[in-house]
Amino acid sequence: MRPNKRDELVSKALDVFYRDGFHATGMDRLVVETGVSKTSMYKHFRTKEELILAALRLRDERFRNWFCRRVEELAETPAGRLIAGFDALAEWFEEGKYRGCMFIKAGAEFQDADHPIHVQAAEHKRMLLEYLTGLARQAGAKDPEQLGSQMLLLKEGAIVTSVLLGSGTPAQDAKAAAQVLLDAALAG
Amino acid sequence: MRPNKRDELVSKALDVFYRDGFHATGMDRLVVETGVSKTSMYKHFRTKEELILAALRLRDERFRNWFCRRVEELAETPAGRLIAGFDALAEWFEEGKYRGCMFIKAGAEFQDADHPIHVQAAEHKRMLLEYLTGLARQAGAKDPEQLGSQMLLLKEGAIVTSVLLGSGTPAQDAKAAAQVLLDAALAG
DNA sequence: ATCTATATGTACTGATCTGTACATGAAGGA
DNA sequence: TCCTTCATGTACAGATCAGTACATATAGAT
Repeated sequence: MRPNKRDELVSKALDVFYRDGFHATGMDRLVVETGVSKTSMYKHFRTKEELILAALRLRDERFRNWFCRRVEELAETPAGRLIAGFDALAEWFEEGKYRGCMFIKAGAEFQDADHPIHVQAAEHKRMLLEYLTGLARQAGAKDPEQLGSQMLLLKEGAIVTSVLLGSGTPAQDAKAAAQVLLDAALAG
Repeated sequence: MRPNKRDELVSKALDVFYRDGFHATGMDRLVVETGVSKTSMYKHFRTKEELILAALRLRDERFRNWFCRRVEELAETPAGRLIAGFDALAEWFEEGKYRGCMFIKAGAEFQDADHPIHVQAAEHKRMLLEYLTGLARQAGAKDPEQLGSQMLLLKEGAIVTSVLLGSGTPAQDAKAAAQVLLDAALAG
């Protein structure tokens, strides 16, 4: 029961859940793919739900770290960073392993708003919203809550659209829209 | 094997799939809820996939009919109708049975882009995009493809956000954003 | 070397999954 | 009345689901 063994399991499970979905991925499958025995798996995680929650925590950590860092690399000013978020999105969409947003999918598979998995997926979005709203405030937007929310709408919309309409340029269209909204929010 | 019996089955299956998800809903459950025998169910639909596809077809028909009609009731001009789409969304979100977009969920549960269910979900979005792009063109937008795509982004984003962050005012924020984008697209 | 505690592998439980075999029912025609 | 035809209900097959019992292996301590 080495502590880093657990991390390995979570990381591998994350990959499989992201690729194939939650309900569609059985514990037997994860046991085979991780090479660990079923007993050990259930020593680390008492239930499948616990494993899913751990995978979502890791995903949240990785994604927000990557996104925020990339945004801060791409632009200096808060306003520039709001826009740069969509360049980061475009990079994400181009990754070979890209399969949409894990939290949207988690919310879709566990629809009950009280379900721990749904709650945790919502928490991820709430934190992203806070980040964007913070940038909007720093940028001096008239109504930072509204602008932050709108940036999030464009981001989520671009993700969904990129998944279902692979073609097109959702990240670019979202970026153009974001620029118009930002200009309007700063002009007033 | 009366033809309208089949429609009944599809309609009921649609409700259950929408409420509980695709993988999480077994055929046994549908057989119980529809009151039909398993043999009859499999006479009408050779596989569960075929039933899901039929349910999605019905959903597409119902949703697009409702959405387009509502938009045309709410406003007269193409520009007004682009905006009214977000009032229609807000009404939808308020429905007690609202559980997000069935096609986003279908795409999330059947991720392979070649999967028939994924393909059909994509088709729904493509048709909505065409509708919005058509309105943008009629409204005289500079770049109707881009404006239509942006309206779709806002719509999808509002749906996802309404599901995961029940609070907030995603439809209203999306409407405000749409107005700004529309004004910009007509001004040039 | 022996004892103890923990990690592991196998085999299993009972439930549920999609889909089918088969026997029964009812309706219509001669 | 008898025969054919089609819809139905039940019971089941074979696979897979989440989770567990239990026996063995391996490690460290004395």
